[in-house]
Amino acid sequence: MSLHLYNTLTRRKDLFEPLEPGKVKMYCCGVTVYDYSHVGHARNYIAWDVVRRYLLWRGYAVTFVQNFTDIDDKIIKRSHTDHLPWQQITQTFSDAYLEDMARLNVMPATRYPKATDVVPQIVAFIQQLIDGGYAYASEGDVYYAVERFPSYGKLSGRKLDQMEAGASGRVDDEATKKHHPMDFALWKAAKPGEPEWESPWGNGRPGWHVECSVMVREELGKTIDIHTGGQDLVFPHHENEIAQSEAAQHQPLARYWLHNGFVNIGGEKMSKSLGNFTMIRTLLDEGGVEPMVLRLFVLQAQYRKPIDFTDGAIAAAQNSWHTLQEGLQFGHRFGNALGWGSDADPSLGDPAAMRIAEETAPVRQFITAMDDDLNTPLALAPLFELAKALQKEGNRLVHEGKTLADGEALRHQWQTLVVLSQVLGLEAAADAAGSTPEEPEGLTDAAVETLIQQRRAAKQAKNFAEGDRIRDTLNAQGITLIDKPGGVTEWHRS
RNA sequence: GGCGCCAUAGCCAAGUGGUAAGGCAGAGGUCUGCAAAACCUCCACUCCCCAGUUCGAAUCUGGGUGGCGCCUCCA
Repeated sequence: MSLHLYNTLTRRKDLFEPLEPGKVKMYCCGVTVYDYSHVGHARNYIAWDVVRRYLLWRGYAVTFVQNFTDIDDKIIKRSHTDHLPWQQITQTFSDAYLEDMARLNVMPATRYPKATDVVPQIVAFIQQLIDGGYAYASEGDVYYAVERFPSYGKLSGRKLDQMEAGASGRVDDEATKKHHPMDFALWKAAKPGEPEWESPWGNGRPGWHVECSVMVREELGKTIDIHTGGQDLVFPHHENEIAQSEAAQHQPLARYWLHNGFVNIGGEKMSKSLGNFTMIRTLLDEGGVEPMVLRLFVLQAQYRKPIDFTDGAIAAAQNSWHTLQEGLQFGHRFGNALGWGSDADPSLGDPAAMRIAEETAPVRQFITAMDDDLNTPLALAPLFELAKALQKEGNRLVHEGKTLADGEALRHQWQTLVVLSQVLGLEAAADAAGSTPEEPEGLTDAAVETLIQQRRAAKQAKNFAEGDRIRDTLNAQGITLIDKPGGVTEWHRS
């Protein structure tokens, strides 16, 4: 089995074969930068980051282009309400987006084109559509004539006449300018106080949809391999992109159309308009949720399925992450003790340099799962099995000072875990639970030893209340006592 | 009204014809004055309901019920 991806266009899982062997061109529909990103966005971009990472790991050279739509009604509106230039709005939220994604360990795109950087190309593209008979100017606007494109609706599985019925009741101030209710704006005439660019049809700005058609062509060419976005972009956004690009170019815009499911709140889609969203930075900063926890939360469902965002789900992901994290830190904590030699082999600390055997069961399970339309919940199973096994051996080393397992076998297990986790973008800081912290604030080691001696004396005198009091005192300082047989008490800082 | 998706343990979630992965939570045991840590073990005769196809169905077909999405800006 090799990689199969669910293609919205064909409504089935298709074998993935790039146009050019070994190379993949991906275009990921980016955000409209008028506000901070929420958890729904996080899921979207994590999903495509995983697709990209998996393709890279499987040996493809991936060019990953993601746009910023930096001109649009909402940006203009926010500029007016905030009394700030629209350029400042888009700059602020583009920067914020990149910050959020970096924290979530989403790889930066190869390039981030902006709509406003390609306005002349957009104008030329629209002219090309007009010349081809696919678009018409109307009172300073330009509209795409959907009836001229016979396969309009092929992506979303709709028919023009059916949609007409649904649209008939709607009031639309553009209606009088359109030939057909489903026609959509390629160019919008500027109103006073709005940003504007020159065009043959008068000053104005690009409509939504057309900027993506143009940026795809400018950055990647006429036909690309993979085009991605949320399920809410299937119609109208991607349908319209197809109509524009394929009318202009007479060849497919993209071979594989991938769409992810929503993040829900109480069963309902998280969205700006419903007001039920949690921003990524709020969750991370005020909610104290580690970025990897959010990532794991997202990956515990297949990307096309809806997921419910609840406190309980985040708490469960938190616990799951700690298990995985301990496994990931195993090599850093115990590698030297197991005689792995950190300097001799650079692959010890650098996942990119690690070479793991692909014939082992965990790796095979992982690949089989990922090949089946990125089945990350299934792919996580072998990771947890590796992590738990390492966690157990780590505990044996801590508590018994030795392990019965073979050092080299552990090393291979650990490297497998690290590499596969990295394919999912799950990474633990090497030093987070590393060497013993040096003399922390609070009690010194000597003070702890003294208290333990006092507790031992109290216990021998059967004064258990005093013994428990000392234990509780230490516990409050983050020190856990472990009573071993023979009256020995070990301790560690948590 | 049109198109489409989903329903598996307390929770999350794999499994698309051969007898229920994994995670979280939970239970019992060893040890222990207690506790914690550690280790060991257990945790869906059943997959929303009804009928059908089949030697065999969570998986296929038909009919219900419940939930959701898109058709308007949206990842």
